[in-house]
Parts: sequence; structure tokens; C-alpha cells
Amino acid sequence: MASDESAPDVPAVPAPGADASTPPTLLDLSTYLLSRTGKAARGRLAERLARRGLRLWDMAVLAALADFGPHAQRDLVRRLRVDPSDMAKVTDQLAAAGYVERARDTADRRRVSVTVTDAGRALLAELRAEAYAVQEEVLAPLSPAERQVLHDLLGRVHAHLPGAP
Amino acid sequence: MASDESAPDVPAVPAPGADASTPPTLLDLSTYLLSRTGKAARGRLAERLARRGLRLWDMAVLAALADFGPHAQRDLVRRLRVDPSDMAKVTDQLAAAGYVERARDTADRRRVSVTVTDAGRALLAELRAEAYAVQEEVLAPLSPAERQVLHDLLGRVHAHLPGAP
DNA sequence: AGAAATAGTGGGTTGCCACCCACTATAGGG
DNA sequence: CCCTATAGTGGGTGGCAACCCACTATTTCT
Repeated sequence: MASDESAPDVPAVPAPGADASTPPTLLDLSTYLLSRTGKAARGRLAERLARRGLRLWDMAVLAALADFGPHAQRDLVRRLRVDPSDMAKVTDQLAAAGYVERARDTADRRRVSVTVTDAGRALLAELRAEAYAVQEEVLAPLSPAERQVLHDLLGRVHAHLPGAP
Repeated sequence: MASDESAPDVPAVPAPGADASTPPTLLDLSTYLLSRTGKAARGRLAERLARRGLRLWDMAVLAALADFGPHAQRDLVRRLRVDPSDMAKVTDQLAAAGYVERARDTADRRRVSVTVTDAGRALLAELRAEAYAVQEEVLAPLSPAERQVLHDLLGRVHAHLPGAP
């Protein structure tokens, strides 16, 4: 725990232009590192999406539709754990841009079934490329093997996170 | 990779109560995993701090002061890369609660030098414990050795993040 | 048929975060 | 002594994410 830094013999400002380094107490916390790097990753991706007028949810919805086929909106809500009202806004925007199509379910006319369009698929491919580019930036210091290890560890951590407790 | 999911032969809703699983397209992105797990970590820690009426910045400031000794406020600003105005609010709150002390620098009376109090150190110790508890929760599925690996990888990634480009 | 549940929507609220501007006090250079 | 720069402060703004409520349309139960 190195608790002897109460001694005031440490110069408060070692050098005038001394570079701002992060407190070891924080660097010691995986929680902190996870939070920081995660934020960097999300921030960068969000920024790239924003340039296209999109948000992270848009990508998530496209991915869900591409991976699992058409969903009733309520199923998207459950899968992605978003507020129904927010989901309505997302699909609305995506539909307006032509990336998804919405149609009343003929069997249960309360439901709206959402489908990706070809444009949506094409967009998703581009977004994935953006995401990989961000990954390249953020994980730059790691070798491919290390990235794989990181990915696997994170995957296990993620899988364990309480989705619906 | 696996680009044949355009085929509509995948049941849209495999089973009525089918559990909402995350789209593989997203799980495939380290960016996504990083973002998600990071958010979980930050969220949990933030929530614990909030119970004490604190925010993450408060902890960061305490850590910086404990690790590096007293700072002029401007040095805290540079080290932690916060807006000066926001830093003023943080130190103000911390001082009001007795966790830090502020004093005019006698040499340069524009500066306010900030110091942790014993109460502040004690608090920081508790906050670290909270952080470790969160870590325990979040990293539960990993063995100690794996946690170490994860920590090191994240540490390298973090160190590489552009601090001041 | 009527009552109760469900799907989607529109609208608005809150809290957080980062940022920006205006202002005061002090320092330092000419 | 004036002029500019710097340190800190107070107040306010805009974006975003997460919620929540009220309302309509439709289905399902009795």
C-alpha cells in the first residue's frame, strides 16, 4: 500500500513543466484502467458515428437485425435492453434514412417488425470498419496475440455481467 | 467473416421467451467489449461513490494528492486534465467535507495549494476498498493470474492513450 | 361486449459531463 | 505605473443517456 507518502519531503512540483502522470493509486485499479480505456474506445467510435449522424444504438440495432434477422420492435428492446420509447426513436431515424424498413405485423397488428435494408447492411459493414479502425488505434501497443488474449478475457468478463438479474 | 446471414431462414424469434443475446457482430469487436465492461466498472464504482456523495473526480483528486503530495490547483488541473472551473468545484466540495485543505501559496498568492487531510487519506483508503470490491464483482470469472494479465494489457493500452496530442 | 394486458409512440425530465465565458486577484515585465 | 499574463472562481450552456408517463391501437381474457 506504500503508505509513507505522508512525508512532505516529496517536492509538490518536481519540475515546472513536469508532465502530468496519473496517480499510481489509480493505475493500480483494474477498474480504473477498464473504465478509462473503455471510455476512450467508446468515445472514439461514437465520434466517428456522429460524423455520419449516427449513435451507438443505431449500430447496435443494425447489428442485431443483421445477425438475427427481422425483429418485432419489442424484441429489439429486450435484446438490447433499451427503453421502448428510445427504441422507437432509433428505428424511426434509421427508417427515415432508409437503413431499415418497418412494417405492421399482419398477425398481430400491434407489432411493428423491423428489417434491415441492403443500404443498412452496407452501412453496417462500414461501421464495422470504423470500429476496427478504432480498435487499431486503441490497441496499437498490443501484438495480435495479445489482442486476442485481451479479447477473450474481456469476452468472458462481459458474458458474466448481469444482463437481467 | 460469416457473411451469409442475409439468408432469411433464421427464425426471427426462435422462441417466444428466447433470451436476448448480444449480436455476434458486436461481441466480435474488442472496442465493444471494452466499452461495455468499462462502463459496467465505472457505473458500479460511481454508484458506490455516489452513496457517499462523491464522484469519480473526487477520488482522482485525493489519489493525486496522496500519491504526489500537495498540488497547486493548476497542477491538479494539468495532471488530471480537468477543466479548471470544474476542479475548483471539486476541491471546494472536498474542502467543505474536510478531506483536503486549501491555502494560499505565500510565494505566489494567486495560487491555492491543496493538501490531503488525514480524513482524506482515510477516505481514500475506503474508496480503494470500494474499487477493489467492484473489481471483484466485475472480474469474477477470471482467475487471479488472468486478472493480472488483463491488468497488464490494459495498463499498456492506457499508457499509450494520447494524453496531450 | 367490456375489462385488462400489450406494442408502439410522443413528450418531457433528470443527472451527468465537458466545456466556455466573464470576472477578480495577483504577479511580472517594460 | 501601466499592461499583459496567470490562477482561481462562479455561472451558465449543450449534448447525451436513461427514464418515466400519458396516450392510442390492438389483442386477449372472461
